[in-house]
Amino acid sequence: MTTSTAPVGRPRAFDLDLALDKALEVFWQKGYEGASLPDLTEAMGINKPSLYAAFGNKEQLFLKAIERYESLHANFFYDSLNLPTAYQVAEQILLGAAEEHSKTGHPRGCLVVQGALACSDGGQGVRQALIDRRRQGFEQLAARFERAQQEGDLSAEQDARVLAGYILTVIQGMAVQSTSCHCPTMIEQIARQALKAFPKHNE
Amino acid sequence: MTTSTAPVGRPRAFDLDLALDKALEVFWQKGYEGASLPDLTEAMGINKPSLYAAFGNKEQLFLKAIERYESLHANFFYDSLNLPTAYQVAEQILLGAAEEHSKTGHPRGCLVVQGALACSDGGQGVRQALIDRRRQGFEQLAARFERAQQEGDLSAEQDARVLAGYILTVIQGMAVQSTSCHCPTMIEQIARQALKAFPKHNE
DNA sequence: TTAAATTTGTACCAAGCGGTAAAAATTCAT
DNA sequence: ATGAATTTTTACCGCTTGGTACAAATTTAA
Repeated sequence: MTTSTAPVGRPRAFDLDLALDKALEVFWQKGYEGASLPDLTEAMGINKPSLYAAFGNKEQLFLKAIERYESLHANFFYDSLNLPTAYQVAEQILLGAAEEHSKTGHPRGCLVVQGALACSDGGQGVRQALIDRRRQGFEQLAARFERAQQEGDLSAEQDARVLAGYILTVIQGMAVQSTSCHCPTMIEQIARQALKAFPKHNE
Repeated sequence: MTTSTAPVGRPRAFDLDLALDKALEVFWQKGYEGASLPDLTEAMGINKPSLYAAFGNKEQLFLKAIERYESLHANFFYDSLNLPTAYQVAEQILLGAAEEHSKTGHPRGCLVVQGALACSDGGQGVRQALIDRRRQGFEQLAARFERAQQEGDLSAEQDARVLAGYILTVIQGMAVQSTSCHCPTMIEQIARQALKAFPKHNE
């Protein structure tokens, strides 16, 4: 009979998720290459060997930070895919992004955009990982709009992939804006303006 | 009588503008912090003391690269401001950006966006410089749309600053997209989609 | 021909980078 | 108590970073 018992050895003196949250914040603010190991360990309250034992290395830590970022701050996107109509999906993504960027208590902008947009040769791995994430979001949204066309709530005259690309372009542009624009109402107005280009039900 | 004569001393063995173009290309591809001094000197075909004598330091070189970038690759934006109507301005900016991103022979994306979007403490100077550039573009476009309202070709019901923010958000999003999306027709279709949200003449 | 001025190439600097070896500390199982 | 297992701490590694000192080379002016 296997019973879950406390593991042998000296117990870890810090909380894994809390440390990951702190690392996420540093990466979010400074990007993958801009965040140094001392930056990370200081924010996480641990020292380098603990970081490497717990997370592998800097790149793996970053990848785990991305996962945590998406589960904490990009759920408005994935949740929206379950809404009944394409227009509602687009609306929730645009307004959800605006709302997310208006929140305080965390760095500005979007980790998936600014984490490694342009970087040295050593950062191409994480840069590609972020590209893949953005691409994945695009494909999911495009598939959702294609489904809307099959279901009849989005006209077959529309190009589902262009609409998906348009929505993603806008929220990525909002991410760039929000790194410097400290006016949340402006961001929301921009989102509403962008929504005007999206076809209404059966349009 | 002052005659322009060749300066005394050993003459510079490279062309300033050509070297700056090469530096621009490296910064464009790798960003400010991702571009190392060896990256730059190798591309420029000079060695470090020559670079420092000619351009000051890495940061000043980057700032000069930005100026050159704007004069070479962002003229579609500034030229558009002279078009007769707000709608034409918006159209040329969106389609001009799409066309710019479809060009080959230079790195992808936009230097003013990806040059220093998130970086270490040492890069905050150039990060702020890029923020100022983007802000400047926004203010010019907003002023142009306000002028259009005074001239009567854009309805006073519209919010000129929101429209300007919307256009800039879209082209900055296109810049993010184009770092990874290699489909120029898609980018143009997205630009045309975005244009649908812009009010037509007197609307 | 010589002196002043400027650029070039080489060689170097201190500081920071990501990453790790090794021993001390702390826990559980026997 | 003792030993095995794990984490922590400290100290260090080789490499790269942005930047520079210095002397050799090349030019014009006197």
